[in-house]
Amino acid sequence: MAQATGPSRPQPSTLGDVARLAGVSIATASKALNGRSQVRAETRERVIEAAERLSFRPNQLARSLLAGRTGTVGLLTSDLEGRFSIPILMGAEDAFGAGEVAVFLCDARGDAIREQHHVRALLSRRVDGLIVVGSRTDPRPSLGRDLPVPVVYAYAPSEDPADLSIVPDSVGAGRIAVDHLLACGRTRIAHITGDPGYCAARERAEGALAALADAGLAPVGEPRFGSWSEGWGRAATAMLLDRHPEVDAVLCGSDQIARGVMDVLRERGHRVPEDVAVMGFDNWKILTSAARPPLTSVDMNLEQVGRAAAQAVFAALAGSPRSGIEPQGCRVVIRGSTAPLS
Amino acid sequence: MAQATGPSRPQPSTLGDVARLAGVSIATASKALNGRSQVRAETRERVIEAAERLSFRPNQLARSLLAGRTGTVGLLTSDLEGRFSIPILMGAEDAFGAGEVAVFLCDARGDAIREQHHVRALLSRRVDGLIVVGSRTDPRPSLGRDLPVPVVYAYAPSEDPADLSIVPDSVGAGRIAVDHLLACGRTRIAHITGDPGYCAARERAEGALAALADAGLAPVGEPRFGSWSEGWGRAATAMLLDRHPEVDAVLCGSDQIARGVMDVLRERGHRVPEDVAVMGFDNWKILTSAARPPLTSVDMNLEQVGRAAAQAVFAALAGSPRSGIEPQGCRVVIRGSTAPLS
DNA sequence: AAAAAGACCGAAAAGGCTTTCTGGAACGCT
DNA sequence: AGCGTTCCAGAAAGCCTTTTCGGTCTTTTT
Repeated sequence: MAQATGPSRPQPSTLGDVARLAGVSIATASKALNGRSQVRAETRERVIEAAERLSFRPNQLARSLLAGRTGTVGLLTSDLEGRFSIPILMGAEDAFGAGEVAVFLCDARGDAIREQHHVRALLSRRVDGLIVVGSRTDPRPSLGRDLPVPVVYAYAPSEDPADLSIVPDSVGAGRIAVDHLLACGRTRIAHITGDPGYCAARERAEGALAALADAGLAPVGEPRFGSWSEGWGRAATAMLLDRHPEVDAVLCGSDQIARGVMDVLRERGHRVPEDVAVMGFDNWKILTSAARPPLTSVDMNLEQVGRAAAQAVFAALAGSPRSGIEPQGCRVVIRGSTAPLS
Repeated sequence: MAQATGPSRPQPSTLGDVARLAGVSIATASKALNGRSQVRAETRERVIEAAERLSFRPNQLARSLLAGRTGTVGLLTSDLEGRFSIPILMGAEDAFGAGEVAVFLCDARGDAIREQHHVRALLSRRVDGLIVVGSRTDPRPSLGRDLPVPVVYAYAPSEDPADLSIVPDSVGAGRIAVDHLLACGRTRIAHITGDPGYCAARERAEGALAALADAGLAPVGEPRFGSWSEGWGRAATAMLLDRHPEVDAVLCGSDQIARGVMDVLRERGHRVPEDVAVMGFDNWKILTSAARPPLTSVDMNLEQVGRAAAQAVFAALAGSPRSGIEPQGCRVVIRGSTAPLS
């Protein structure tokens, strides 16, 4: 019953149709359209015109079946709504999109079973490669070593060092954040950050402390771990100001935390950035640009991560697989919340 | 040169391999694995075991080529980073994912040329259908009527009424927002909203005014159009309070605006929700849950839009195409920023 | 003028699978 | 014993394209 008589869609024409209309064989039509040389110019002309008349588009399925390569890649993400998957996805789309590669998007919803299911489905569709995007920077289980296609892990590295993982350089991010604050002349720097269960929180703190140590400084108080929320930013700032009113900069583990921090600073009469400079991480524009003043933040260059992952898939396909963890540099985006001490 | 000698990937086994191992013909193997009836139970057993030993996965390309249907759908979005595409994308992935459908994701970056390019690429991959996701609710040009597959427009409707568009009911959203404020006993309601160039702003305002009129009320001042930013929310609120200090509720055109509104209300000593109730639109959790107090907001049910779009593609595929604009209901998510007047 | 060399086109195979059709064997019946 | 059934398995066609190889036909060379 399914086959109701809809507006009978014009079904795509085949190479055979083109050949018939041009009065040549299928083989010749193929050669003409693909720029092969064994075709007379006049014949080629005729075939091309016929193809246009029929608006012929070669069936990629048939092509792929023959070639053994499909020009498709599977993108396996774990949280679409997360703000990390999306830029990576964009970067990958970007790197692929220019060429002739299409991306299959699958969301495993953080479920290993569903992930396996998707991997199988993608493999049976004969994707040429796989990119696995995590939702946090903590290591995740490998898909295994014996897959028939190259796999690249993005954002969340694989636990297996034999796999290739492209991740943001969180330690470096912490360093350059502190370096920027130091360059602004700040020396009494506190660090308020998120959930210590997150690798990102620990590594950023590690980088920040290292940069401080390199400058012969110690942080104002210990780094304060909590949660990734504005509420925590407010609470931690209240405590911080009570105990260390001399602070002249707060490095926040995320932009959300930074907004909470700035709210309390303002309420308590501290000027940003004149009295206290504030920085965040992630450079989430909806938060940074709406803050008062706009928030300086460390951008994780996630699109770059996505692009690099896509390029790594290409490289592996071309016979140069890599392995290990490849951190990508981050960058400070300077806005109004940090400025030199005057 | 590309073919460097990598770790020679195990190449997938074919039905022929399975048949040989099981000692039957390819045809029999196919029938055995697909549950066709003309196979002796014992033979089927043997084939299945062989398939498992070889971890055989049927090549979907070959299958699709034969069947004329690929079980793939193209998802054409215009702004991946926008917060509207993503939930829709999730809804669609959701509706499809359960079954045997895979989604090709393409981002046209708002460029018509690139969009055409993607459409062609998707068609040559023989997708079974297309979902076009816009980045705002304003009508967009149609892809045309003579495509070989069904097309469904999501969020942004097509300009051509012969197409099928699934959109959030913005007018209805305005109505239910005001209804909720009325239910809270508010009667002096102002509306501060975004860019009047956006359909969403105009329609939400229209719905809000209609609901007020139904209750025999008029808004406090005219709706104030501006931009979708916290800054505008702050500025508009300052003007509003100067001119109409009696206001007891502010309906904001977006959650961002609402946050700006709430900031100024608090700074001026108005309590939310006791003195003034505040509502937003979009239910963007990062903003609503971090607000003080958490912000009541109208959720556009975008995942529902995505699901409905996916189902519409199925329906069209099954021979029941629809057309016109199908608005999907929205819903109020009540949080701390609205409460009954006491 | 005959032979060699191109130039151009088409037949056919391949890629992996599904499906229809044919045919052989085993069975029950008159 | 002969006939018609039923049950299973295999051969082959088909999906659409690319590519190899062989074959015509025209042109050049000796």
